[in-house]
Order: sequence, then C-alpha cells, then structure tokens
Amino acid sequence: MLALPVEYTPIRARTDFVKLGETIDHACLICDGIVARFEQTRSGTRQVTALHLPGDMADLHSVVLPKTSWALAAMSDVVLGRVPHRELVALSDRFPSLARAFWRDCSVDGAILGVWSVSLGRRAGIARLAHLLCEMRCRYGALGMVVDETFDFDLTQMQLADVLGLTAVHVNRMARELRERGVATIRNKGVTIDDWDGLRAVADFDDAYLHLDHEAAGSVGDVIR
Amino acid sequence: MLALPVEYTPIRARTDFVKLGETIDHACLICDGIVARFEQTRSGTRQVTALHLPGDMADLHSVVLPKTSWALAAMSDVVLGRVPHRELVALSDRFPSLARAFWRDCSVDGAILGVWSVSLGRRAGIARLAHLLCEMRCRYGALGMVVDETFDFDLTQMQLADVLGLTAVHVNRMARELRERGVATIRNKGVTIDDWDGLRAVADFDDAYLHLDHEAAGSVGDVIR
DNA sequence: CGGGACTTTGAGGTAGATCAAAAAGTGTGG
DNA sequence: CCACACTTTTTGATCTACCTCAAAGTCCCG
Repeated sequence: MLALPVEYTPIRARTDFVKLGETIDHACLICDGIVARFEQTRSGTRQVTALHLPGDMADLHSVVLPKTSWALAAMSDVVLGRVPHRELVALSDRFPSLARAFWRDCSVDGAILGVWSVSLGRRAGIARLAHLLCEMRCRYGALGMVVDETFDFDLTQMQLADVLGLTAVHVNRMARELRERGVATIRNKGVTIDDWDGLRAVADFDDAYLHLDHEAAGSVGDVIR
Repeated sequence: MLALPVEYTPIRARTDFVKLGETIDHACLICDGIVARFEQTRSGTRQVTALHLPGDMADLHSVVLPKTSWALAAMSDVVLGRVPHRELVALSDRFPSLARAFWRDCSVDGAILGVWSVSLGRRAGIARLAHLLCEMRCRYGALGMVVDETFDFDLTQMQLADVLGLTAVHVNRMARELRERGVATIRNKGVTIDDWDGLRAVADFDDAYLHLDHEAAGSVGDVIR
C-alpha cells in the first residue's frame, strides 16, 4: 500500500538524537531497539515520559507540533526509520482514515502517559517498578517477543530510575524486593515474570489503557512498513 | 463556519460525569468552569492527569478511543457542550486540515501531560505547586481571564493534592511557603501572582510546552463555537 | 589484565505521609 | 439573623519511604 521514502539510520546506545526545542521535519519509526522520550529539569535530572519499542512511531506528534518540547534518547543500539513530515501530511490529507489512525496513535500515547502519571503521583516505588514490568510484558507480548515469560528489556538501573522517578539505588532495592517476593526477576539482558498474577497485584495493573485489542489495524508502524 | 449540534448541559461541582471504562459517543467542550481528567488506583486515591478550562475539549481523544481509560470530574459548577463523535468524524473526513487541528489538540494535551510527569517524578512539592500556578496563569492569561495578576482558580486543597500527587496537608504547607516567600497567594476564589519571575524560578517554568503561540488558529473550542 | 561502567549494600538524613484536633468558612433551615 | 452541621483550612507531632553519600563488589570490553 505505502512505499514511503523511509531513511534508515543506526543509532548508538545512549545517544540523545533529538534535542529539546529543535524543529524537526521527520518522524522516527523505531525498527529495532528501545527509545526513550524524556524531559529534564534545570538541575539536569531526567524524567522519561515514554518508552518506544520496535514498530512504534516515537514522535508522531511532531507532525503537528514540529517544535519539540521533549527529547529522544536511544536506550540501546537502535535502528531508526526517518519518515518526512511532508509525506505523512500528504498521506493524512489524502486518506482521512489514515489521519485518524495517526491521531489515534497519539491518543494511545497520551493514555499510556496518563497511567504513568498515576504511578508517579500515587504509587510506591515497588508498585511503579512492577507496573512498568507489567506494561512491558504486555507490549513485548503483542510484538511476539516474549518467550518463556522472558523478554529482552535491557535498561540500566539508572535508566529505569529516570523512567520511574526514583534513584538508581532505590530501583536496585525494589528490584531485589520483587525478586525476593518471587514475582519477577530483572537480569542483565532480560526480564522474567515469575508470577504474573502476583506481579499484577503488586502493580495494581490493568492493561485496558494499552489498547492492544485494536481490531486488525495494528500499529502505525505496521501501516508504514 | 460550523453550526454543530452542540447540546449544552450544566453540571454540579464535584460530580464525576464521565466514568472509567465507559464507551461514549460524544466529546465534551468546556463552556464554563473547570473539569479534571483523572484516574485512580485500586485503593481509591486519585491522580488528576489534566485540567480543562473554558474553550478546551476535555476528551477529544475519545473520538478515536471511545472506550475511556480515564474519568472526568467537575471541579466547579460547569457548563458542558456535548458534541457527537459522529459529527466530529464527518468533519475530519471532509476537512483534512480540521482533522489535523484535532490531532494537534490531542498532541498539545500530551505535551502538557509530559511536563506534569516531570513535575510528579522529579520536582519537590513546592516546585510542583508553583509550576501548576505558572501554567494556570498562562492558560487563563491566554483566555483573557487574568486581571491584576489575579485569576479565578478555585480548587480545594484536596483537589490540588490530587493534581499534584501530594496530600492536602502538604499542599497547605506549600501554599503557605509560597505566600511567605512572597511569590503567590492562593485565596478562596482566586490566585494572585505576587512575583512572576520569582514564582517561575521556584517552579523551573518555561511556557513553550503550552504551544499558546499558535498562529491565529486558536483552540479547537474556537473552531466549534 | 586493567579500567570504566554498573550493581549492590550500608548508614544516616529529609521530604512528605499519616494521624489527630482545633480553627475558620459555608450553607441550611428555623 | 442566628444556630447547627458540614466542609475546608490550618497547625502539631510522629513516622516512613525514599534520597544522599560512600564504598565495595561485579561485569564487560579493549
């Protein structure tokens, strides 16, 4: 259906490849790896506001808001597909249903961020970490990337801290706690869910907000590839 | 331009008028008052994820995600304009630029939520409150509703606590602190900014994320009215 | 084999929670 | 216009989750 001129670019782990306040003319499709959207305070501490997995468009909203109010960082080695805004605008002009798919994608992004806000504002550290693992289990699951209740989610504890609004030291202790409770194990190169129901209970997790049930349409990434 | 069939409905203060998990067929334009979007944990504590002022569409994303993963509550007496999804879909089908305006509106909503997440995850209570006041000052300002550095922002401290991810007791102490530092005064029926630069410094505030500069297009509410 | 990044553990400090109760508003009916 | 009930604000005292600082242990890569 769509032969878009996607420009593939490899990005090294821990590179900030979109800066705050830049005006950009393309959107980033994640082909491989993990990308974090983040912002920071004046003192320099970071808060990650989204994690993007393969198939996600990391900054589809940049099509309608080309001046960024956030930045993007590669959490692992990443392969990016850069899609010009121009093409996406043309496409959304021609196909209203596609325009709505883009709009929907940005809305799901917002729904996820809403749930993260609840974690940041109202959940204890242990539940925040558990909740993140639940979400990642579901999202990797939808990509068919969970084998034996194990998936490759390889962030350093410092990176996790920036996602969870905690310090690396506290993340370490919470990870130990989850391991000792027998619900999940965070290892180098991969997370294993040892007790899904137990983990969900700790996290107070309900997957409805991920909107993974979407009738056949799949992700925006699917449409483009 | 657009004579949409808007159904006006008054809502009493502190009513939850859209429930979690509902499937809705209309979007809510705020004509008067303040509406909070919120979610809650199993234990019942709430986290507000957006505040909507007059002219805002509180749940434009429901057009593309009709099954809610959040709820709406009236923080004050509110006048709502209900707009059928059907009409908005028809409109976005016919006018691609309007579809993009809706998409943009949802993206700004996401940008604001991102900044709130940074506050929740990385800022101390005093800065969170200061940041919220800065944002409200800017948003009410854009509506022409700030007179003498004072605007009508009348939430109880418990409601503020649900926005800021704090307890009401702590909000009270932080409000006192801001008053004692001479930067802002929270009073019944209204907030006064006593020292804008001072408040901004406490908050670490930069208004770029609000995207208030939009070239003439104005808010989605403007388009509909 | 050596150096740098990451993880793990410990000890002590603090922002904010929790619990409790008094003071100040606000609205209602008589 | 007052009395009463109810909500909201304010203040105090104590507790705890999480931070900070520091150092040792582990892993990884050249």
